[in-house]
Amino acid sequence: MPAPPVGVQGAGADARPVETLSPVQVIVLGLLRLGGPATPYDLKQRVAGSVGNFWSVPHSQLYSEPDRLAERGLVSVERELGGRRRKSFSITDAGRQALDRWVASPPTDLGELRTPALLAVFFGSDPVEIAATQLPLHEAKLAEYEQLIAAGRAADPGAPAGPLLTIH
Amino acid sequence: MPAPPVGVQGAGADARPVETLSPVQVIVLGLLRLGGPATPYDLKQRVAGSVGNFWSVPHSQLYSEPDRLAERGLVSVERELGGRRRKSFSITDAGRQALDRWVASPPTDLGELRTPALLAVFFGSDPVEIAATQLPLHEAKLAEYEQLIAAGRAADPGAPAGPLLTIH
DNA sequence: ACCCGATCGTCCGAATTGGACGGTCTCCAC
DNA sequence: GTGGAGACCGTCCAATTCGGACGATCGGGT
Repeated sequence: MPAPPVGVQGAGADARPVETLSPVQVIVLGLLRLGGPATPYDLKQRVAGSVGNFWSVPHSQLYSEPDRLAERGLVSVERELGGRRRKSFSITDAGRQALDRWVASPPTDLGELRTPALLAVFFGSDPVEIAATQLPLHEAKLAEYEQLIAAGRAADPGAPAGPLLTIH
Repeated sequence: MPAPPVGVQGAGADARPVETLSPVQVIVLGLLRLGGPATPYDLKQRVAGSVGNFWSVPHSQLYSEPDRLAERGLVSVERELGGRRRKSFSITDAGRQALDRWVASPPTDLGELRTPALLAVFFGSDPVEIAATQLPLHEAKLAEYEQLIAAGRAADPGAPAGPLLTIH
């Protein structure tokens, strides 16, 4: 396809009314909905205990993104007056809708598998050896997962199944 | 700004003289070794046809990294005089050694699986539906892979198996 | 010779990263 | 109680990384 340099922006029918969500924003909204109001620090822990397993988020992002979402009205803020002056974020109805919309039609690309181990194999490491060193790590993860599943089941049989499904 | 704010906890005997390689650098070195000398543009194509499937590299990096590697003596440069004045890079013995060293003891962490689809399932999408839309994409990839395998086998039965192995 | 689309190289603004740093809080020894 | 010590928690910033705009060059068709 002879794609021209394409300098100019959309002369299209309309600008971009649809608020697209970045993956990190989806995570923030989703975690707020699943676990209720939270401070950035709380979010950090929630991420570590859930999506962090396959999608890490630098903690500084968990301090800046919620503010950005607040400007869009997708979350609301409440700030402590004294002490640490921390902010607590809650998802708004608008936020829930935006999240639902994203979930209803997520990006259709198939992501990446950024595993150093794969790189190593690709460039000549002994696959068996790599597998051997990777194995304990995966086993550790697996143990974690099983704990999560147990905990999840005990907690609430009627809860959304998504989080557990992603474990496989 | 007084002293270097370096964290330092290795009070250990030695600093870090070992040249560590970033993943991108590994890719550049590896591709140079596999396919011989190349210009950044060549590298771009090689990436697209191989590791790019699970580890994308923005093309601007393929223009800057080789230069950095050249400063370290891991690759050598030769520049066209006329015309596009393009640079052709070749891996040096030092580069080969550095690569071998990295391959011998790659980072031991287990990477990430940054798939938007997983996120969607996690936060409530219908897994079946997601699977349905993902399927054709994976099938397309699969077809590509099979072609690669066929091509690879035809080309050179004695060639390094790594690249094909990563396909699974 | 000139043009046109495809190929190729460089640059730069914007977004991400990860960590340093400093301010709070909790809890234990006294 | 009270004074730390060490764990929490929030903010800031330098350094990459990212991706795309933009120009320059090529090849081949007329």
